[in-house]
Amino acid sequence: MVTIADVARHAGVAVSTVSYVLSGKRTISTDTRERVQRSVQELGYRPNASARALASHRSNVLALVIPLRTGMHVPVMMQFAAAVVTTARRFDHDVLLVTADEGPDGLERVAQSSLVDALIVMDVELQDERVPVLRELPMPSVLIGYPDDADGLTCIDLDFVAAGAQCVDELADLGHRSLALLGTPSAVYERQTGFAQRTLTGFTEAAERRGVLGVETPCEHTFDAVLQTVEQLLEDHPDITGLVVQNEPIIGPLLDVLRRLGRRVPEDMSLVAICADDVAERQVPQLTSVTIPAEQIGAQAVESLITKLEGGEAPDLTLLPPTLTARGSSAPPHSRPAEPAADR
Amino acid sequence: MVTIADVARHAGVAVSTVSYVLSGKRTISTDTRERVQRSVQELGYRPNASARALASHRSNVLALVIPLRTGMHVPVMMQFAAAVVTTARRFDHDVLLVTADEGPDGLERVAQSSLVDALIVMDVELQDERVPVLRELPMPSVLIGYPDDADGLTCIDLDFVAAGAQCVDELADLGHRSLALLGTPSAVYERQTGFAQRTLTGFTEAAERRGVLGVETPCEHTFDAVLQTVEQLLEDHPDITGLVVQNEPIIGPLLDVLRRLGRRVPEDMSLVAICADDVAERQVPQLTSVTIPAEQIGAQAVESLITKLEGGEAPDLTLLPPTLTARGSSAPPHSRPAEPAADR
DNA sequence: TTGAAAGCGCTAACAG
DNA sequence: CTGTTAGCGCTTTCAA
Repeated sequence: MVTIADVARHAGVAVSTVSYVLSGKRTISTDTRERVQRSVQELGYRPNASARALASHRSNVLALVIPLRTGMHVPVMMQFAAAVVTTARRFDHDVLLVTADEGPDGLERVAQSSLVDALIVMDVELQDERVPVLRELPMPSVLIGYPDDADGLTCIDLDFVAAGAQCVDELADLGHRSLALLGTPSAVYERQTGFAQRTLTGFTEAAERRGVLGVETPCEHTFDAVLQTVEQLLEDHPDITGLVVQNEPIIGPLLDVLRRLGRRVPEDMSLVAICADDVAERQVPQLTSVTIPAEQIGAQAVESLITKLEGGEAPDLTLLPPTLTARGSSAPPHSRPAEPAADR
Repeated sequence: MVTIADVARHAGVAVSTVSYVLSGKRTISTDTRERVQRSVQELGYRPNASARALASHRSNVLALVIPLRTGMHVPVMMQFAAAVVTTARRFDHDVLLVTADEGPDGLERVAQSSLVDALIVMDVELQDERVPVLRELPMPSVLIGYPDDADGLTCIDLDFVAAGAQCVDELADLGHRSLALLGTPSAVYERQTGFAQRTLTGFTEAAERRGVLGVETPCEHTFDAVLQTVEQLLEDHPDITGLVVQNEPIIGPLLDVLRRLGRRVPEDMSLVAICADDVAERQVPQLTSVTIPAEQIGAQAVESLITKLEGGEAPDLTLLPPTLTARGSSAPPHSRPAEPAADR
């Protein structure tokens, strides 16, 4: 293994000089700098990460705490992770994968052993037991999602209240008077997951504001559950013509169920989803949707963290405004097919 | 920050004694051991990871190299990752997430800086440019998948040749004489990805062995592509009654397309998929499938790596035998509906 | 503009 | 069974 001493000897300079050439923390004459750089090249020198971390009190590693087991929106998680890793690399950092299964102890473990310099925590609940731990930790953190009490924390999230409202407005603007929110499985609400609760809030408030009916039901991930939920819904409220869906895995089954029940989309039933764009575009018909800007959130989380690591300030709460893209699944109620082969 | 010296002082012993109590690498009298453990507790001591790594030449971190961008089978990837992290934790290791985007340089970076002790590389191509790098790296690695030349490497994978053959056998046993393999997007074949190539080989050989027609076509992920591919297929080979699918994202659309074309599953068309069990079970009808044992592969990869880190030997190539589970999507050709409400 | 050297916190000989 | 101590490879003062 090539050490910094080897490089120093090869270049005929002091160890500290090599260090400073590499870090750029003090000015070096062009001559020596080039000599050192040549030696680094020739010897194939790579600084030892542990030694560097021990001396500098910086590991250049970020922890990403992610729910790997719970069958949460897997593709969205993956998009987050990809954005986090890519952005971290841009700032010369690596990412340590920590499962949410480890709970609060996991955070303490990686933080207090100085394995990482900072943490990104995903899938935050309204009353999250990790939040008090994060507050006490001697390093910065960013939450994706935000708890009821976000004091002293940096949180980033899509504005799900506004997203829920925007879906209602879109459908109400089209003339729909009776809407339903097909939500996440009930376990997610019981866990008091922020995004689910807040979407519901936005949906309900907007329905009231617009003077339209807004009913709400959770929905499990199996086909049978979707079938039963929708049948029950239409039996209880036969006049429903607009559906807001916040439950990625059931989107396929839902379209199937509507077809079986003889409800054409969008002629008989309009659909607005809250999901990743590529999921919306893959359906037939393509879905009008509010996108979940996973890339943007992930990148922003890393950027805030790096800012904090450098002693800067990051905003307490960043709520990204939702964007609705109208596609083929929403139309005025009881509309006629536009063309003969109407469902494509 | 509490250091090992603080603990030693508090317990009235030498630092080495504390170190040995923690590592268990030499026998300590019950008395001092308990005294040290009490001090560790009281002071809330956590060993510093960098210092430990620097002194012991072991970071206790594994690199997981994963394709985060390419729209590959995302849920399967996630299952792998979960199994890897969980198993690594059982052996007191952490996992560093490295994107395949970084290429061979990424491997060298994390390995030669001693950031990690070992590597797990997913999604290996037949001619993978990372393979020669892995061979030269001064640390163990395990590949998930295997290249053409796997000499001197440790590889773990599902036996996709056998999987392809097993699908053919299942359908041939049911009496089907004309089969098609609906494969991955053509880009995956062009990249010479091992699993796709080998499934094709197994499919083709088995079809020949059984004396049945076995045609093969790649398929992109959009609905239109599925529709067009299937229409073309049935036009070219109207007598096809059995489909083998190795392309998770198109499973939903495919069922949709068959319905539109008036082909009932399994009465008019039998389906056998190669995919995760939960995906197969979520469809209507549930799919007969060969499962991808992601958990098992991920756990096995970590175990092999730990064995090698401890100086042991791991088998060069572990090919897990495929398991086919018969569900509702396969039946003898031109079968009659079993019940009135037959498609559930 | 550069060099010398004192740590960073821990492990693992070596010594008893 | 336990203690002493020399590193591990780097960063960063302090001094020139």
